[in-house]
Amino acid sequence: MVAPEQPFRTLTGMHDLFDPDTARRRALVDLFATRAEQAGYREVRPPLLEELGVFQRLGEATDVVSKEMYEFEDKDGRRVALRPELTAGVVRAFVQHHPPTPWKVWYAGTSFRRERPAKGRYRSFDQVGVEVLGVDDPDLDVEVLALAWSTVRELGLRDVRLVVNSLGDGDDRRNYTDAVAAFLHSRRSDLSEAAVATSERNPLRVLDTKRPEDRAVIADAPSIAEFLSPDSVAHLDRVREGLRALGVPFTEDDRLVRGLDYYRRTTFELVADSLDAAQNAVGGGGRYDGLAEDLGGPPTDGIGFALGVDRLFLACDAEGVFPAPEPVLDAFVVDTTGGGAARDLVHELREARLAADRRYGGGSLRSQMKSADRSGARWALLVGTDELAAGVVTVRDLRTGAEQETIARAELVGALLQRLAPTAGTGRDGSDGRDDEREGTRT
RNA sequence: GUGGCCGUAGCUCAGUUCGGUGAGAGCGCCAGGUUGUGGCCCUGGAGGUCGGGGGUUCAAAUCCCCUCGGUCACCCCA
Repeated sequence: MVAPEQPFRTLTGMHDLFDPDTARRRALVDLFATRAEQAGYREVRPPLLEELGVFQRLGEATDVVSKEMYEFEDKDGRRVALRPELTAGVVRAFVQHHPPTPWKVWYAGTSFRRERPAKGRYRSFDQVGVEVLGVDDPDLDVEVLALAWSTVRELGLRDVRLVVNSLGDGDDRRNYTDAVAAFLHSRRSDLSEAAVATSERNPLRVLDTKRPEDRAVIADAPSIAEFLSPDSVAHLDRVREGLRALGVPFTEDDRLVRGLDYYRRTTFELVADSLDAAQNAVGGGGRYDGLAEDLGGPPTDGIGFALGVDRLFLACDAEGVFPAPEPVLDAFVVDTTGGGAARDLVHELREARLAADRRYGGGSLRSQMKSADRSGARWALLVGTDELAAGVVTVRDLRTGAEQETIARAELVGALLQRLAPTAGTGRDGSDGRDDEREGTRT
């Protein structure tokens, strides 16, 4: 092995995450998981790697499929791809295992798209989301939208809007797409070159262009409302009614089409007005009633959404909400007698479920106290030659700077636990082991 | 994929215009001032392939070319 010419580093568009960010991310997933499980959803974790075909159902004409996937040939000669989103894999899992319906699942995980990175958009990104398969009832749409809305609200975000639309059922969508294509064709001389190109392979995508000159043309385009079947209209009406009943505010936008081909009927986005238009969609989702069938399963209704973690946090930063949780450390042991006392005491504290740390390599009392200060610990527990000889520990409260006290070594842990009792159970979290994948963004 | 801007210490950056005095500051880190006490203050110290490669030159962090990377915008996506 020859050393690299330059040190290794992360791939373009991929980032290492460290403490404040990782803690914040975990807090978000905990919050989301709690809400989802309270609503009857259970966690699902499809693999990061799937057969390429699973994702091609997102739409051959979409950039996600045509050029942004990390796809390659496995050593078996099989075409595989890193997932560019989670819905397709979840639906594939449904088709493969045919669990009883309704199947309500939530997830938190990483996906990959080989795009040029930009603010709030990276090649490796995290999303949290839910999917429900096997339910046609529009009241479920209401539940799902409400869950997305509540999550965003619980984060503390206020400058976020819920935007809703319906693309109609498969026939409605096809008819509408044809009408839009015809319209764009008739006005192609007024459209930008890029818009004309897009209109030829994916007409609906042109509807949410951000280019001003195209927007003017789009304003005259037919509305989906004119193409909805009576059933689709009834479905949408019931969704509206439900959202109003729940007090979930929303606006409607008949130009909201979303990027992937599988969407049917209800579609929605969460738009953060605190962010620039280029990255203001912090989440979105909708129905995908035909997807299970496309993946080889029985016709099954489906709906879901995903929230983009990176963008959600951009919005949180913009509004100054949902900061990373502070780490808690109860005690920092300072030992000037050689380290044995610190070694034993720290272990004993941890076994008693107290958060404890120490410094290695010795050092003067002063320097160890500095470490204790920086650690953010509530108490410094001092063991010097005097304490060691007397079988006691000096306890100093680093937050108040009040008088320090001497406690018998044998009674120390019990005394500290007692002191924490009034606030026990808050903020402390012994468990956990969210593992390999991180959590994350986007639909 | 296209374009703009940017890569100097762990971090934030000055120095680059008009090449030339020993590569700097703040923060952070380590140690000491205070030989048993953190935060404030003072002093000292460690730490740098000036992204990488090539070129021009007596001389390059500074000029030129290539390259890698970051960032932002567009495309696209969400």
